[in-house]
Amino acid sequence: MVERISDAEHEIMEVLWEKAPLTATEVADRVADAKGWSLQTVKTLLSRLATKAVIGTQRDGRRFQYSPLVERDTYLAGVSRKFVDRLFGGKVTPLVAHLAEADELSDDDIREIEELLRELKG
Amino acid sequence: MVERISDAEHEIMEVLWEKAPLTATEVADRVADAKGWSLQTVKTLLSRLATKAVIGTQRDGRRFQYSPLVERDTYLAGVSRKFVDRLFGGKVTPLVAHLAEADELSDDDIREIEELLRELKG
DNA sequence: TCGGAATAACTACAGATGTAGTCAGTAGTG
DNA sequence: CACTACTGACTACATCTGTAGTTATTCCGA
Repeated sequence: MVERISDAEHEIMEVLWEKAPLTATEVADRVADAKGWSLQTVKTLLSRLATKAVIGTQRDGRRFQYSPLVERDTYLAGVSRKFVDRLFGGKVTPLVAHLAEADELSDDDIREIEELLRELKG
Repeated sequence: MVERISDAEHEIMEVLWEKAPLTATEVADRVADAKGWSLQTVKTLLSRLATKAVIGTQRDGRRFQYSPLVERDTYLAGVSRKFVDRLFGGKVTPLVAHLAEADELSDDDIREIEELLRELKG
């Protein structure tokens, strides 16, 4: 079971999933544009993630290198499951139905998904 | 924009979406099995939801009747959007792809979704 | 070698959340 | 009419979250 990751923490994880290991400063640089957090904030988030054992640290002289200990797919699987369980009774079909009805699905999306399903069966 | 609804609050909303209006005691009875919350807890959650204007109250003698002010579909739409945006870059196809790869989709699910998509195009 | 810059560790603090307890008023019952 | 039980209103409190500030140490450059 992967510990709960908050929104802000998730932002940090995305950075580390894209490239790792990184130092705190490097992570801060990479989220700076999007979120405008201070270096201190990023460090707090990193240390919270480390406490949760979602990322690992490796000493590199006076600083740390941070790397994910949980794969993005594993995390996504957990979160998606919770989401579908909570809101759609655990069934994916109602989710797709909902997205479709809410006009979240373009014609292109529909075609893409059909293609995907075809491959799944093949 | 619908105010953020917490997990516990959402549980209450599901009850009210299923049947409304209900008094606090009635809501408490209906969540009792699932969650085992005290009546006080349910009342707190109801009042927080009322403050957020997600549910409305109607006096009925010395007590209140509570009803949703936000439709389930509206709420689902908002939450689904946030979810897909945050985790799948706003694209539904990767979500479906992920669910499929993570074996969250049974053959029956796939057939159901294909059927659904056929209807959408029709 | 000395001082400034970088870095981790610790501390801070307000708002949200989960989970109630207490108080005061009111309505129905004997 | 007096009491008790139900009900809303207010209060409580630990934990999580977002967003830093402060401190102590250490390394590098002048």
